[in-house]
Amino acid sequence: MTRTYISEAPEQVGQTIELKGWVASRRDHGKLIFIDLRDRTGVLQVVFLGKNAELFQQASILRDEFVVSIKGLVKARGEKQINKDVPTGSVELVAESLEILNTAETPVFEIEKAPTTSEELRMKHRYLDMRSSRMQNNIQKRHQIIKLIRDYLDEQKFLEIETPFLTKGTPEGAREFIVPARLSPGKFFVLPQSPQQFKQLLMVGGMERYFQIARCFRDEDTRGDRQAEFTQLDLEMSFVDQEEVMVLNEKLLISIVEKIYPYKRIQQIPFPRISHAEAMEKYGSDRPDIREDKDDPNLLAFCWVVDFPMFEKTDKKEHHGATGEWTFTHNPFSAPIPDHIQWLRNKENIDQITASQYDIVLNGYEIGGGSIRSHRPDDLMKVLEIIGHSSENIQRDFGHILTALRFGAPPHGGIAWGLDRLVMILQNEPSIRDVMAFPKTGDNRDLLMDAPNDISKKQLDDLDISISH
RNA sequence: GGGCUCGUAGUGAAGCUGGCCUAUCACGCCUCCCUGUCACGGAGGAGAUCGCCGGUUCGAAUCCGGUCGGGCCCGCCA
Repeated sequence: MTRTYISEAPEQVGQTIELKGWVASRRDHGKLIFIDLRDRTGVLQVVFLGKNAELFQQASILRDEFVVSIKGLVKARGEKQINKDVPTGSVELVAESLEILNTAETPVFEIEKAPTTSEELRMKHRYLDMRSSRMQNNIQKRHQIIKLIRDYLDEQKFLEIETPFLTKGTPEGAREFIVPARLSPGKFFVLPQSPQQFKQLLMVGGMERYFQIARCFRDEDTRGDRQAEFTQLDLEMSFVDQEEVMVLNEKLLISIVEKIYPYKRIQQIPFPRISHAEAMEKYGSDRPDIREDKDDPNLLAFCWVVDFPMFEKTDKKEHHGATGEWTFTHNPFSAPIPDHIQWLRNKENIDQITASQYDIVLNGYEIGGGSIRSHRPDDLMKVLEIIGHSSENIQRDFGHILTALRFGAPPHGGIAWGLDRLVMILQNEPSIRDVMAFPKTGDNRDLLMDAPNDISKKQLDDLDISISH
């Protein structure tokens, strides 16, 4: 007999089926026992009647979170017994046999009360937290969103391509996680803070349209909307301009909302476009919250922020590994808008050069950012020179990409979404931790696995590493 | 690197201007009763030295210092 999912049970009235799942609650009436059985798809009431003494005796030892397999008859409930608060409330399973697949200790917190339980305990016992309808819903919706993204981009002729985790560090940007390279004693890999350079190399490699659900790593302090380890939807396209990238992403975002969140309302389509200057002036932020009603949980106010200045003055002695008076506002790979490319090439009007940079903002959160890249090596060189990189550093840190651009790099551009953040907002959750299966704490520790942890002397010796204190 | 906040039975909270705390409540847990409940109901019961260490005091859950753990924010996050 094949197992039936609980959500399918209401269509099986009159049939004998087998359900498997967890005991969510029991109501023992002496000669009648009700069990709420939970699986991934929902909850269903199971009835044990006293007339079958042996079965009834078995059922009486059931406790919350026991794992069971129950065969029984799906019965339509009588008029007075219908529970309209539960999706399966029009039926119940009259148990005919019970197998206890596993017992369970009393959970450290009540599963459906997980939302009011301290995050510390939820993280320590994430497998219990995950059984709650809240987390089930978050993780299932996250899956649906990613599935839709994959299908959509596949249809648009994108290839999903994996890029390395073990790679090379760059001096600019976030602090990086490093990984000792045992076979090259004293040398280190670095975990990518984004696949930026690889995706550009894929464009040089003629892949034309790439995407990846990419794990990224940044060894910075965390926030409610930032984790050291997080997921981007990273994509890059060849032979496109800014408009094409923005339109494609906008359509994809609209599609996600319409198909997965049909009850939510997008405030304005097409998404309004706000210049960086206007955003700062009107909203005092480069990620403006333009919602008409900030109390409406089903209102989604997307907007694009565009026309970022390419460079800004810096008073820092060192920035992104360079020492000039200018620094870039987003990343060195962005190109100016076509009208300003000549200024860059002549290194003139530096403060007026506008980057072909676009950020996508939702309800006051930056959920993505991208740009058209410099596909000619000389243009990238100019950017690196303006911010004050020494030619030695340029060769060391950017030599590989400069070389690649010399071999027929096509015009290209792309974007990266903060996927966790997007799911967080769509699910109305206060933290990205709530939409990640196994999040870490504010100081980047894993309470469930107890990581990071010490490693053995032998492991350190193999790596030729000594700990100084 | 800095600032703020929280830490009391298994869970969530109350108490915290020091003594009335022999620490309160709800949920959960255990035993018994109950044939229609659905977060069932009823009766009874167990379970906390108030995160940890130290100090002040006749007396500390309560005040002070430190420490550990969770969260929020600034810096940081190209």
